[in-house]
Amino acid sequence: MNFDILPRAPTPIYRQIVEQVRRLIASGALRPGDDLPSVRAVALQHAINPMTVSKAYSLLEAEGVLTRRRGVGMMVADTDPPVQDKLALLRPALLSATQIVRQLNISEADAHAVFQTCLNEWSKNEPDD
Amino acid sequence: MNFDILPRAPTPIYRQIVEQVRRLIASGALRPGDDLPSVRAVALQHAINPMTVSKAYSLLEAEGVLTRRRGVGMMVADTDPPVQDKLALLRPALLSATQIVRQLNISEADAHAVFQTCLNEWSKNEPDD
Amino acid sequence: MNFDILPRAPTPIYRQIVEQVRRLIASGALRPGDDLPSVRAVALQHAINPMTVSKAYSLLEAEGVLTRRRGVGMMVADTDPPVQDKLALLRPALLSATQIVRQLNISEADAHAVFQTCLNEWSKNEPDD
Amino acid sequence: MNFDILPRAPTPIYRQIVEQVRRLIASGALRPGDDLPSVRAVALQHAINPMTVSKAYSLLEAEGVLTRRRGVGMMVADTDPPVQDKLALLRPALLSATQIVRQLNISEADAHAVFQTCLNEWSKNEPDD
DNA sequence: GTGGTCTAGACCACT
DNA sequence: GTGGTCTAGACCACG
Repeated sequence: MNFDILPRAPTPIYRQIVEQVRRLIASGALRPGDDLPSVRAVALQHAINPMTVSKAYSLLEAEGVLTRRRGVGMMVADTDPPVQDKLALLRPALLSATQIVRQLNISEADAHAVFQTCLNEWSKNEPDD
Repeated sequence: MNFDILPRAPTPIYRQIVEQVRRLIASGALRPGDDLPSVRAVALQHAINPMTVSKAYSLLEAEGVLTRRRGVGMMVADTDPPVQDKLALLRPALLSATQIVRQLNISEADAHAVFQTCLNEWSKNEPDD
Repeated sequence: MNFDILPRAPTPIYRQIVEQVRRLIASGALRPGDDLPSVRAVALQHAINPMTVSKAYSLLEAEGVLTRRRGVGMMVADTDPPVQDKLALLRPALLSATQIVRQLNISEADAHAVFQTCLNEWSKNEPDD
Repeated sequence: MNFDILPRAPTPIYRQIVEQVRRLIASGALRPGDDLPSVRAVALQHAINPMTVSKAYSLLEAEGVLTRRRGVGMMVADTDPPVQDKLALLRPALLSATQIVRQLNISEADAHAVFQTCLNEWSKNEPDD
């Protein structure tokens, strides 16, 4: 279980973790009851501060996504969360892209073409991460 | 000339302005020599701090995109613009969407479908704003 | 606007702040749109770390109780939160007291008597804080 | 002899056990010489770590409340118990409830009414557990 | 001025 | 071993 952490990205580290955990759960890679890597482990692996990881986990716990088991660690909550739709998690990003398409007056065909280019590039760069 | 300002969005207000001006120029909606709305007008209309608008304009001026005419206001610089490729301005947004597609393990077909949904919605909501 | 902070209490400082803000809102002492004291002000006044206050405010923001206005400060959200019932906020504390009453096999009359004693003492100690 | 263990409650498990033993003795449900359930039995029944139960028993032994009989188990100490006043054990819970009453500006009548509601509910839910 | 983020390190509590 | 809390201090971003 690896997180993709980009320390220099504009979005804060703790938020990168929060979002990735949400996606890992939505994609089925993490299932209710699964353990999460320990705060210290994640911190060591990515050379970041444990508090940063802890902050991410705490937020997810407050959200009901994770459950804290004292002295043991964090696990994916096995409760009744709305089983986030994968596609719903994708929409916000594409909506903001849509705003740009409209403001630039780009044709829908061109927009889809650029999107496909991005999709192709990604599979090149990260064949099986 | 209206800006779309969402004060509660994650991207800061001044940056929303900067990016929209760039897009308006790239799309041809703003052409060299055109006037921009005054700092005061924008600030009033969107109930934001004039300094925020001013900061955005100053950044664009430093970039050479806008020209300040003392006592008159800002206008689009008439140096031939960097000929920003419209599609290039769209790529970053679609790249970040691509990351999400990959992490959620969504098929490319589904991704394009969601994108199309967003494009359709936008034209419904904002036919001519 | 003063918080009652007891740094040596078993409940963490940030949580004391969270709960007091909730109660101040429920009691009507804080109303939608009201400003909260700045992180730095609270930190200075009680000689605690700004991050501790910030953590409390952030949690309340995530909960939708507070709204962050960038560069300005925090205010009480003016949204539609369920307008927490004052009595509902009191119940958990009295429920845990009830557990003790039952386990000690104390009569209801005695329980109410002890409760009244506590209520009387409090008004002595803090006549008008 | 059952303990009420709520692993997800804010008060740690070992402390829940310590306090319940104290109350059972104060209420007369446990009398000097009585056996306590074995560490293993409690741990199994509530699916908690045996070390947690052991820690609770050890604390009570150090306090002189329990006596360890090697190879047999723990029993209630027969030194005359500190004659803990039952009502004194109840006060802390009601004092913290009082703080909330005052901060929410709830009338004493309402406070007693809510308390009575809790007392009624408890007798409904757990008539003889 | 406002809050946000991160670090380094200490100490505590729980299992 | 686990996570939680707090501190002190630095730096950033926003208005």
